[in-house]
Amino acid sequence: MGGRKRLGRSFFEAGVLDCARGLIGCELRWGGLRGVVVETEAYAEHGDPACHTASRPGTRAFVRDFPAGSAYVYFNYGMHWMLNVLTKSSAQGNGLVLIRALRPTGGLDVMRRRRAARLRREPPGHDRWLCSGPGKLAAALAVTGEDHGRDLCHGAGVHGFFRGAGGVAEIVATPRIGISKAVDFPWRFVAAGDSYVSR
DNA sequence: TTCGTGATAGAG
DNA sequence: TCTATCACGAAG
Repeated sequence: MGGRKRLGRSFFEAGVLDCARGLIGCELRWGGLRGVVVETEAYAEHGDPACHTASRPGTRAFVRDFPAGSAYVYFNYGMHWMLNVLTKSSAQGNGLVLIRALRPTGGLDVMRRRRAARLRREPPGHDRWLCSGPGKLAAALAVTGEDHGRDLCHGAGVHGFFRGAGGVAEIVATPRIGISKAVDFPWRFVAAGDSYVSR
């Protein structure tokens, strides 16, 4: 049960695939809320047509100007915020890791309130519905454009940061969800058999 | 399966 | 100015 240490800048100065895989099982802390990362996707700055850097100059500028471990947050489909983390490796290139799902472990009441506010009827029973998708997760944590560029590494009082994995069972790689380009890249990582993943 | 909803970027 | 596209999710 080691690895409860907070992830520092150097963790995000690795290849984006290593980072995306390595974040599975880590704890995300966001304000007073907590959850274990159970699903991520990797997007590479170069050679990946599905990455925003392939089509968006603004994203290319962000990758150039911000340090590894910065939050890259954007608004999609007119209603969902997406939380990503910037990775930068001089050897392996830069990239973005989309945080797709959490198993919530702290602040469940707050998450329930925020998520239920968007629903007509709150789903009964299990709390799987809270953070089992990138848009849901952002709503539960109240991630917005205000968080874009936030440093998830530096300082003692940072709002959001990760803590090391505490014993991950098995990680499976699959194709990424919801994209139309490079659909065959197996760059989605999930905690095997976990019931808190999306879809 | 349908559709809501808005930012971004490139074309015209 | 116009339009295509988009890393989604709820309701039907």
